[in-house]
Amino acid sequence: MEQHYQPQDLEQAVQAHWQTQRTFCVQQDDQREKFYCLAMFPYPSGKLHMGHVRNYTIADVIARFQRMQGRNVLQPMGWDAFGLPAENAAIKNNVPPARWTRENIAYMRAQLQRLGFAYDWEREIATCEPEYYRWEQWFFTRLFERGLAYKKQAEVNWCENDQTVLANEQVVDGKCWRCDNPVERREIDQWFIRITDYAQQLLDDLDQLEHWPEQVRTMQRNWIGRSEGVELDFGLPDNGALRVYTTRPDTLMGVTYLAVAPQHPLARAAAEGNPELAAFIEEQSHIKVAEADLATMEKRGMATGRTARHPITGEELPVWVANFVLMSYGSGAVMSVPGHDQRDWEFATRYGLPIQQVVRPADDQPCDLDQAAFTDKGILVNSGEFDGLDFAAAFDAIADRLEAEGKGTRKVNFRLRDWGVSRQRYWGAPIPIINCDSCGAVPVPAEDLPVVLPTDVAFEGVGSPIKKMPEFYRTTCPKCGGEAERETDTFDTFMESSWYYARYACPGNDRAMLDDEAKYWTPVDQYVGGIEHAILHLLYARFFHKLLRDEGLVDSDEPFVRLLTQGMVLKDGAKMSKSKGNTVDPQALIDRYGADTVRLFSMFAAPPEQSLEWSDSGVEGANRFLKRLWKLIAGHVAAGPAPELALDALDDAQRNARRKTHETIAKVGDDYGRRQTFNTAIAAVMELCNELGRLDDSPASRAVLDEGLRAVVLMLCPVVPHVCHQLWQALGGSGEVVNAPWPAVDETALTRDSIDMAVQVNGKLRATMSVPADADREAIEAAALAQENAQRFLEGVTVRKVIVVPGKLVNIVAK
RNA sequence: GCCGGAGUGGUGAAAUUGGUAGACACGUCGGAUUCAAAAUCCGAUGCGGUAAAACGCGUGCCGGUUCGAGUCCGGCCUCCGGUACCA
Repeated sequence: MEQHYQPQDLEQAVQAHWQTQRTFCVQQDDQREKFYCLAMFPYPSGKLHMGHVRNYTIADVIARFQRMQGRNVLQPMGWDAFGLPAENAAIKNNVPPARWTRENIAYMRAQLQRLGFAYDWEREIATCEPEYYRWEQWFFTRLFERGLAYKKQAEVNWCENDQTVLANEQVVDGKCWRCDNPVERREIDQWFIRITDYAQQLLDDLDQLEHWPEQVRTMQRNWIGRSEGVELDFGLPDNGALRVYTTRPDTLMGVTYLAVAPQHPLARAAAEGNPELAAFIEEQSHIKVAEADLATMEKRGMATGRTARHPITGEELPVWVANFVLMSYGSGAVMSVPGHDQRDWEFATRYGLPIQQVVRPADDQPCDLDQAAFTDKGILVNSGEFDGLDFAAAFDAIADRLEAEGKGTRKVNFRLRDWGVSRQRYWGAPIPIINCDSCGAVPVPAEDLPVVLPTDVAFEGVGSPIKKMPEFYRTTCPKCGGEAERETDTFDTFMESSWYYARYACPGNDRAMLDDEAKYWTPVDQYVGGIEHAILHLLYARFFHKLLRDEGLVDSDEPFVRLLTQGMVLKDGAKMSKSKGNTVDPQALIDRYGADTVRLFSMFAAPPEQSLEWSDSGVEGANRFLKRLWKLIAGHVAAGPAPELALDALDDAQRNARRKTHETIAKVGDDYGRRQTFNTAIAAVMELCNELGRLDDSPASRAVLDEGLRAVVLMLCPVVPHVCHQLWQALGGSGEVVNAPWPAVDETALTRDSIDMAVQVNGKLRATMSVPADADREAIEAAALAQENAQRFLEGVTVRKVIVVPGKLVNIVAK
C-alpha cells in the first residue's frame, strides 16, 4: 500500500474498474427488494456547478447506502435538454441550440463520471431526442382524445418590437430585456391540460406522502387552494349576468360595488364610449403576466358607469374595473365587501365607495370600520332576515336562498388553474396537432409520430424558426386529406420532466412509452432535488403520474415515495452567480483534491436540506481528514495482520473504543437511512477515528483497531467510494467494498457500567456525576443531593421536588 | 402582496421525543518538529469574570407556557425559495 494518499490516479483507476465491470448497471431482479433512487436531472447549461455536485452526491450516498442494505438499486441520469437558455445562447453565440446542447451534455457527462456517481449510464436519456419526445407527443394525443387537452385564449407577455412572446424572466421592470420596449399583455390561442380535473386527487393524495417534507406538502396544499363557497349572479340591465365566486356569502348583504378585470368583456364594452376608461384599461395592459407583479402594484380602478343588480336586495350596484382582479382566475369578476375584506376596504376608501357593516364580532369586542375592515367571522347585522346568524348558519341560509331562486349555487373552487403547455418557442417538443380549416384541431396519428423538430435551422435573432418554415408546417389533414398546417408551438419543458423518471426504466423501448419494467421500477423510492421545485415540477409530475396511471401505464398513485429537498449552495451568504462573480468551479477542486474530497466536503458542511455556505478551508479540512485516514490505515497495515479479537481480554480503554465503534455503526446507519443527515454521520465517523487513533499498539488494541477501521471504511464508502475501494483491499476485506453489506452492530459491545448524569438546581447546571448503570431512582436522587456544589445552592432553601430524567439529568427544585 | 422556510461562538455547524447549548470541523493562538518555511503532530479556544476556580451572561427581537425552552405558543424584525413562460 502506498504511504501517501494520491487521489488522482486512484480515483480514475477505480472509475475505470466500475465501468468495465458494469458495476452499476441493473436489471429487474425478483429475488431482491428494488430501490429506485433518483436525483432531478440537470438542464445542460454548460458545466456543473456546486449545486449539481451537492444534489448528485446526496443521491449517490443514498443509492450506495441502499445497495449495502442488499437492495437492487437503480440510479439513472439524463438531461432536461429543451429550454430557453439554448435559444439565448444561440442568439448570443450564433450556435444552433441542438449543437450547443449536445456539446454541453458531453462535457457535463464527463464531469459526472469524474465524480464517480453510481449511475447506470446505459439508461441515459436526453429529452431533446425524438426517441424520447415522440412518446410525450403520443401521450398528448391520448389526452386530447380523452378530452383532457383543450385550446383556449390566454395572456402572454408580448414585445411588439421583437414580435415575440417573452418569458416572465425576460421582462425587467415591465420592459423587454433585449430591446427595452414596454411589454403588452396579449391574448393568444394556447393548449391546456385539465389539471383542475385532478385537483381533488392531487390534494387528497398529499396525505399518502408521509415521507415528503411537511413544508412541501403544505406549499402544494396552499397552491391547489381548495375552498368552499357560492357562485352567484348579479343581474345586468341587458338580462345578462355578472358571475362571481365568494367564500364569504355571509357578507353578501354588505356588497357595495363589483369589480371586474381590465380584460373583462364588460370592461371592454364600457370602454367603447369612454376614452378615459379605455385609456385606463390600455395602461393596465403594460404589466407583466406574473402574480408577484400584479399583487404588489398599486391597486387602482375606475368606474365603468354600468351597474349590476344585487341578487337579494335588487339594489343597483356600481361596477368598477380594478387592476388587481385576475381574468385568468375564476370569472374575472368579484363582489366587493369593503366592510369585511381588507383589500376591498382599501379600494373603497381610496375611491370613496360606501362601506357597510354586516358582520359584528362574536365576542362583542368593538370594531371600527373607519380604521380597517373586520375580516373575522362573526354574527350578521344589517342583513335583514339573516341578522343574528353566525357564519355557518348565514352561509347556509344565503346559499339556500340563492339556490332556491336560481341565482347561485354552492361550489367547491380551486386556486389551481389548468396547465398551459403551449410555448411560442423553437427549442422544445413540437405539439403534435394539425390545424385544418374544415376539421379543426386534429391530433397527429400515432404512426406519423414523432413530429421531429428540425435541427438544421438558421437561428438568427428572436422568434422561432419553425414558424417561418413552410416545409415544417405545411401538411395535409389526417382526417380529410385537405391542406392543413401543423402547430408551430412547442411544449412547456415541464412536460418532459413530468415523466422522465418512468422512462428510465425502459429507455430503449421503441414500441411503447412505458412497459412492465416501468411498472417494476416505479414509483421512485427516493427523489432528491432543489426546494425551488417544491410546487411546479413536483405538482406537474404528480399529475402526470396519475394520467399515466389512468392510461394503464403505471400502477401506483404517486411517483415519488420519499422526497429530499436540498438547500442552495452559497458563497459569502449569497447564491453563486456569474454576475456576482462568486462562483466556485467544482472542476478546479476535483483537479486539485480529487472527487472524494469534493464529495466529502459537500456532505459534511451542512445537512442536505439547509443552504450550504462554501468554504475553501473547509475543503482543505476534508482533504486533510482523508489523508489522516489513509495514514492511520497504512500504519495499521504495515504493522502486519491483526490478531483475533478476544473479548474477555480487553481492558477499559479497549472496551470503550469497541463500544464507540458499535455505537457509531448504529448512529451512522440511522443518520444515512432515516434522518438523512450526512453531516452528522461523517462527524461521528471522525470522532471514532480520533478515538481509534488513541489506542496503543498492544495486540488486543490492534484487534480492536482492525475491527474499528473496517467499520470506518464501510461507513464512509457511500460518501468517498474511491478511497474506500482501495482501503478495503488494503485491510484485506472480502470482495469489493461496493458490494459489501452494511456492518452489523454487536449489541453486547454497547453495554455500560456507569452513566454520566447532570445535576441541576432550579434548572441550572451545578454538577455532573457518574452513577452505576443499574442505579435506581432513590440512589440517583441521593447521589445528586450529595453533590458538594449542589449542596452550596441548597443552603437556606427547601427542596420541593426532585425530577429524575433517567440516563440524562436530575433537577432539584428548591425555594 | 400571498404561500413556505431560515436566523445558535470569529466561521460551517451539533444538540434526533421539552432535559448538561456549541459535538465534529474550519480559523486563530501557543507548543513540538525544522537551519528556516511548508506539511505534520500536541494543546487551548462562546462572551464577561478570576491567579486559577467559583460565578454571571448567552441560540435574531419582545412576551408567554414549563421543574426545565435553541426546541412549544403569541407578536415582531431580517434574509432566502416559490408565485403558474428560468429550470
